[in-house]
Amino acid sequence: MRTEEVAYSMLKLSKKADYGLMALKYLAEHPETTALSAKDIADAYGIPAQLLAKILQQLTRSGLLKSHAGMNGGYALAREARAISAYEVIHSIDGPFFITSCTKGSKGCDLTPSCTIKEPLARVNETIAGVLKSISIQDLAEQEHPAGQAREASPLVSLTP
Amino acid sequence: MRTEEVAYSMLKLSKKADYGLMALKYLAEHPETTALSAKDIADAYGIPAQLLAKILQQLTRSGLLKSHAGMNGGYALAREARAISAYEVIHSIDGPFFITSCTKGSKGCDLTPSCTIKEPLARVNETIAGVLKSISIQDLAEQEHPAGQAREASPLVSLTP
DNA sequence: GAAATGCGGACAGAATCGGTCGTATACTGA
DNA sequence: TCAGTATACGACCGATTCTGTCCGCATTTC
Repeated sequence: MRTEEVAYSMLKLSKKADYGLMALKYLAEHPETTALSAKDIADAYGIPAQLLAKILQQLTRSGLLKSHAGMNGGYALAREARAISAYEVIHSIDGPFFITSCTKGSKGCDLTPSCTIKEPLARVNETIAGVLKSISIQDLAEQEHPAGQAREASPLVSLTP
Repeated sequence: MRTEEVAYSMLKLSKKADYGLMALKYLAEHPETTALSAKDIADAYGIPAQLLAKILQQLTRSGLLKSHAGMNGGYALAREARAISAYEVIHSIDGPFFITSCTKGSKGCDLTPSCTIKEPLARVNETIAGVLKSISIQDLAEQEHPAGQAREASPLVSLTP
């Protein structure tokens, strides 16, 4: 019963990517433990355990996590948190993203015969990817100040190729 | 009958936003005409005319276009192409976008109680918005080189708030 | 008045997303 | 050895969203 329909929002991360980032961050915040199960992490955030499990499995396939079955098993970061970028996580879960429907990646432009828009917008893509690559899981874990400013924590891109 | 299902891709513009950008670009490329109908533009690109019409109506409501009914009516840019940014177009069609499911915009975090991820990622948002604001319709219309480089055409962001 | 055009709501089909279930597999520890 | 815990993975379903169409109405020109 919304009067205004607030906003669908474009360029939005999927919930799965959100969950994945949250889970990685959680792992980064608990380096003392050898492994945390999917259920542990899911309970910590109140997100569906089975869904998170699938996400963590995907991240394991991508080499961002190491998994270990059996009792006291679970997941652990495959590398140190500083060496895992938000880009890798998102890319692993949501696949390669490009801001236009068709980029010149695989097969040129299937539909829309004149993709004139896309070439200039491809640079936007590079920018977004650059920013996401510059943010590490460690950055996410550090910025824990509830309402703080925490500027200058994440090294941002310098867009001069 | 795809064997691989290439990639859903996240952070993707909707087709409507694509169409809108293409239409604005087309209008920018034909400044001599007083107005172009939705059907004219749709035919030029081979996109559904009625769908494009609704998109152009939305852009008109947002003040990016001027419309004129009746014979020889149609749409024209409300401002010069240099003064209309890709951001405005996308924002008008797809609504405000934010990279995370819940930003601290309207009501904080409905679901996921601990939105720890989001604050650092909000800066990514600003970056994306900045890039899109720095690209004008004029930029899109100029970069017509079929396979050219055209570097340095679009002024990119300097991320130092 | 007729034709062309924009305006806007309703609606349908398709695709995608979020989430669940069931089963198989692997490891641990008693 | 065996039971319990945990990952691995495919199938499936409901809800939402996106794309696109249809219809009637308003506005302008000829």
